[in-house]
Amino acid sequence: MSVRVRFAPSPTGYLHIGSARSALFNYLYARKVGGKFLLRIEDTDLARSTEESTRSILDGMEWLGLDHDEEIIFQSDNADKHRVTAKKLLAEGKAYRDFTPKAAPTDASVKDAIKDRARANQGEKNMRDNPYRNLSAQESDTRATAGEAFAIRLLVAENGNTCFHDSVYGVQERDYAETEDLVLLRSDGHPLYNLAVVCDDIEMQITHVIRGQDHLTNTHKQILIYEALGVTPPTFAHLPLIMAPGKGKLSKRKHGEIVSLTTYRDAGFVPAAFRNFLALLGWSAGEEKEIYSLDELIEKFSFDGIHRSNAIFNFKENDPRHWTDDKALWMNAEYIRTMPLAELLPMVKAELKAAKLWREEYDQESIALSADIPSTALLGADGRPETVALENRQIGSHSWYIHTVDLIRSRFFTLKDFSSQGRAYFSEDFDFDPAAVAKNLGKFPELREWLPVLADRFASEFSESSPPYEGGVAEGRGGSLPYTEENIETVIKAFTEEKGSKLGVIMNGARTLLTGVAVGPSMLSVFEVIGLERTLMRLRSQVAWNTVIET
RNA sequence: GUCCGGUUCGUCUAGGGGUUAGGACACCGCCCUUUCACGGCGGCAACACGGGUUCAAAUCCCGUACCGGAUACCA
Repeated sequence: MSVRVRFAPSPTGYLHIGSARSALFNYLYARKVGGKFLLRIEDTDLARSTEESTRSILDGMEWLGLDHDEEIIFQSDNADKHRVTAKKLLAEGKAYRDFTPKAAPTDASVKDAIKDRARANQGEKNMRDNPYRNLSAQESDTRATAGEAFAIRLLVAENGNTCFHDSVYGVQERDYAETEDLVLLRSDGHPLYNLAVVCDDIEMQITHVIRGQDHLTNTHKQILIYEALGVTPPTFAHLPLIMAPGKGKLSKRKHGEIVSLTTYRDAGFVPAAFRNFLALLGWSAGEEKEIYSLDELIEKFSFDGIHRSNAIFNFKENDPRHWTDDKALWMNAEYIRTMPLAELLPMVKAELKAAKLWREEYDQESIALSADIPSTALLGADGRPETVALENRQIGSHSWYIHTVDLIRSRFFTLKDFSSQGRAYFSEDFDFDPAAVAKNLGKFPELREWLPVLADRFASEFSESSPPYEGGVAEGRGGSLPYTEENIETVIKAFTEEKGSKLGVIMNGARTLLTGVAVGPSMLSVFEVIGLERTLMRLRSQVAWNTVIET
């Protein structure tokens, strides 16, 4: 029988990164063995389920590139079948009616109530002491016919145990005495989770159930249902949990957006990078290697590589530099600076569009490049993402945009950086980072006089500049030197010497005026990419200087 | 309480009787750019504790501690 796995989230909020990882592992396993990866929305909790969150889950999976097979199953559509199954078990004497009035819901901290009750029982509770357990079929029928409300509970045997081999946790045994006669059907006719899951998994012909370790005890209950139904249970593989720093639960309530997959999409993560990061949380191929393409993950995936211990998703609240797991951030930066340009370009385009920095002429250039680079060439021979060598791609002088993206990506952590840190490359309307201004301009007041002079020097030395931007003033082409890195270096060095200053001071001052920020690629490339005319304007501009805080 | 898991650098992890306990991130330093970064090199830093078994234990066994999960007419 071919493998069929499923991801079965309940649509009661956005896609949690823990769920996303479960989905990923299901996906990887299915793709590895050539099986089917199915999706089932467990929307039986009508009160909490929303269409919006179903949408969000679907979006999240699409973003991660986890395409599912076959039609999406909505569990609520199967409620009738679940009821039929419960009644069948009742008729067969494998379940019984419980006429105990439904307990008043303790809305205040349900978990604590359960805990308290369990503690009160001191572990001595007899799971078989339900008074209706041994009611005669006749009396049970009579009371039911009379209209008395009842729940249907599974009749769990007195002696014995449930046992299964978990692909991750090994042999799991549980004495029947530890398992109550679980409710299959609520007194209002609503099928409960364990019954619904088993029925659906049977109907969907699921062969492997891969889910969070928090379901380990549910598995024993579900096996009892499988046995009552006379169906062989699927193989189970439980995954370790993803915890918050301090080993606490990683919850929406306590940690907010950090646990939502969409946060990473919106924060400028490259899907492949986040997927890569997620795969390495609780799983390892046993190699000294961090970067894995999707194909490699599929190829290397195995249950043996999954841990039994929980992993901590490490982040520091209130620390912008470490707002999420450092490794995730690093991995994203790694992808941004090393992935094939042809794959990065569309993401940068989307980002620039969103920031209203996009220009149509950039597109012509992207297309020319994409055609030249097979998008399947994800990884180089050494297993690392391949960097595209622009020189070899016959990028003409018109490819300013692509050249610029390739240049500035080496210092970026997220796609957002292209429109924030990198804004000055694409627009005249950019801000100056106060820290950069203070460090590189504020400390060197002489630059206020010098940099415009440097601009004059440039104007008289250089001859040509043709970047695609608007608002440039066609002036000062008195010189004959082409505006290239080599020539810029010569001119600046001479200027620095003349002033008896240090190159670093001039360079960093210019960097701040030209880009608004303190970090970036080699300054010589920055001059070139910004172009002569914009360089002149920005070196002469007083805007940044006016933001220097006088001390 | 009971049941079930777990415990290797701060974090993700490799290793599963003999290793200088390896890698990655983070952090720190040096080098490279008469510049910030990127990059290169290096540093700091771990086998929870106690008993056993053994010539030899991070590794196997037992116990303790701590952490997590589960214990619903929730999913």
